[in-house]
Amino acid sequence: MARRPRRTIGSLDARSGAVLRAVIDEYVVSATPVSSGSLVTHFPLGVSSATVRNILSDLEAMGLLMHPHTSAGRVPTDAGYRYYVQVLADEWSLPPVEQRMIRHQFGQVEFASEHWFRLAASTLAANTGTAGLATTAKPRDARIRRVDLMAVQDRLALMVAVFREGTMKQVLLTLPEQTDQDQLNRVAGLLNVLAIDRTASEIEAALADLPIGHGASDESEILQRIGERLVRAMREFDATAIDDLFSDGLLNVMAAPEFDRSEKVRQVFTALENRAYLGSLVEAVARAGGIQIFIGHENSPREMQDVSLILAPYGRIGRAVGVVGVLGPTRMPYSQAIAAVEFVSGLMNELVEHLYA
Amino acid sequence: MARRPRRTIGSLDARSGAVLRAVIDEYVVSATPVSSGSLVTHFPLGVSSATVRNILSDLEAMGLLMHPHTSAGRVPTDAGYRYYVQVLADEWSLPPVEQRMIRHQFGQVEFASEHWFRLAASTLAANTGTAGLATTAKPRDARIRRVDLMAVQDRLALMVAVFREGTMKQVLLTLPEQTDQDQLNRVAGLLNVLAIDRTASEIEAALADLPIGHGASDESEILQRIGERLVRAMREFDATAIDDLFSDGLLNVMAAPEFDRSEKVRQVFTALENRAYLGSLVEAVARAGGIQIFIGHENSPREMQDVSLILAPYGRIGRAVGVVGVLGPTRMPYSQAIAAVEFVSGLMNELVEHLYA
DNA sequence: GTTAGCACTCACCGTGTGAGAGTGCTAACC
DNA sequence: GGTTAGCACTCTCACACGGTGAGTGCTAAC
Repeated sequence: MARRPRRTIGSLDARSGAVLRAVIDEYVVSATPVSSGSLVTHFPLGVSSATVRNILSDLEAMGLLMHPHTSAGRVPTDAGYRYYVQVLADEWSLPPVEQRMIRHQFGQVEFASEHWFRLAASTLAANTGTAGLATTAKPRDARIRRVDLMAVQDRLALMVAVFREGTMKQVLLTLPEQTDQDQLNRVAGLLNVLAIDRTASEIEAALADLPIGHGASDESEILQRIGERLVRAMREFDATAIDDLFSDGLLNVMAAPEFDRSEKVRQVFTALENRAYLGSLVEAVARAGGIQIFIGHENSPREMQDVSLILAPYGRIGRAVGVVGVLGPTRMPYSQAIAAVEFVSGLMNELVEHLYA
Repeated sequence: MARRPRRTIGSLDARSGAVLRAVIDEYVVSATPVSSGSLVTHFPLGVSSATVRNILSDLEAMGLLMHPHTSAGRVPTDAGYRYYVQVLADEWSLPPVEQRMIRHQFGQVEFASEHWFRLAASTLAANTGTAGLATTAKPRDARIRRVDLMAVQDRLALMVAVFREGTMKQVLLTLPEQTDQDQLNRVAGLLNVLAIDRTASEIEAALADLPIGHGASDESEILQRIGERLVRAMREFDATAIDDLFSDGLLNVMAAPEFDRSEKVRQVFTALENRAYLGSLVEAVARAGGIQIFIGHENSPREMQDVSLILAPYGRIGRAVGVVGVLGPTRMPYSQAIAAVEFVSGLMNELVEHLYA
């Protein structure tokens, strides 16, 4: 079919590359199939539309473009986008004005609070026209820095566990009998001795070593009980890849013409609500330690094969790590989005380092 | 136009009422205009379609029904729904099997935790086919039960404020200089003396009365600073009607045929993200102390005039109050939804009372 | 007051047609 | 050999058209 010799994707000549880039750049804004004619008028390719047609035909044969129907223009395939982000994408960066504004906004907001993550998500959403995502930073195996117990009501107490990495978790406890704050303070003292600097498994072992019942104080049973609850909470915390996920601009994605029919967007929403896949991506990104891009069919779940994700980790490698990124249709302004994600994750790194320095 | 004397809406005769109810009951499931013919075949009205047409015409003249176009059936207006919920709605209640299942589920989940509210929202969503909503319980003017300070990093501390009503709030503090846990404990002790059982304003006054600087310990400055931060956090907390909002089943609403075109559903989403209106409703419901229904145009924001809300308070009146409810298209199964909302709010009341008894 | 009958209205659907966009191919050109 | 103009061909899209059917409103009889 192809009139020219097939080329491997790795070695696209300069002109073909320019055409592919032009197709993607135009398609990203127009959302309609791109014709040879509009390419020669909108881009300085230096050749006629007939030549462009030949090139387009080659790119299609390579699987980088596709054809909705005979008399329509070309649309990039996932492979086309992949080539684009790896080889063709312009180096882009946020305008300095934007950068200053974002820095300022982050400075205004309480460090590492909920607002911080909301701000990260909304910044990304606003700067890319897609949905912004941000997860809280989470350690791999949490270690206790301090545990505190507070009486809330007669038989109700609040346990606050602060982890060494700066995150925290709270658990509401129902106690077998009325327990006052003094008792709780004593229990908390014992619990801290057991738990500080330890992981869930280590605390569990320490609890098992305690003398049970005989001779021990009245508090040892409560300690045992609360200790187990702490271990359970830590286990749950360790097991989830995503502690908390903030998102903004899902409406941007809904508004995209490819999601006009609500079916597809519903799929994406349900996929986001089910954290399993997203959690696996977050783990992969945290492990890789750098920005990662997942385009269309590169996402294994069916319902996410019409979207792309750009994710970058932030935090202290080996300690608590979180992820920020964007989610949008595969037809996404990749250059800008990559720049925005890199900037925000870099900024968050900076702030974290600065604070913990 | 109307051939019969106009009746005031308050005094609909039995037969007209039955027809209106039939129209609504059918429209709620079919989502298409209801014709006189289908009414007489689906409902035992005991009259012919011609008579039904006369009645429909009257109901339309009263503003309870409307006509998309000449040769289409009738569709209820907001006023029609309003009449329905106030006069015509069947007494409905959740089937006992459902009730037991829901009770069981609530028993499984940690009391008043995030999961609890998620469960409330998802239960309502599942039982009504609309979106379920649940806010956490929030006091009007929070009073401190206990404040605790925990060192997180060198100059970073976590303040946990537990309010008398059982809710809590956490604040991350950046301190002017390195402060160890012992110091923090002393400050927390002083702070508790100042703050316990007090509102934001009372704490502020108590702080003002403190001797500043001269002769006071090293901690008095930190105390002052942290105290101010506490007051600020309490003020913020008091000022927001909705502390935390959980929702589930927004996809149900999106899937409704009236929201096929994404525009309307977008409006609703943006309205939900902007908490201002929702907050005002929550306050109104908490004040009224009972279930409240807001139908279509009864909602003042333009973008929410295509949806209805059914909200009920739960909690301890005069103490912490939260709201549960549903949000759906005006074409909503009101009887079921009202029953579900009443059941869930009742259940939550029960559990709260039982626990605090 | 109720009902059968009927004319009338109007959305909906399938069809057909014309216009326009864009391709692929061929043949000429450099 | 690569490039380009020209042209036939294909296919979507928009619009108009007419038939169909659902459903009403009215009238006259019961």
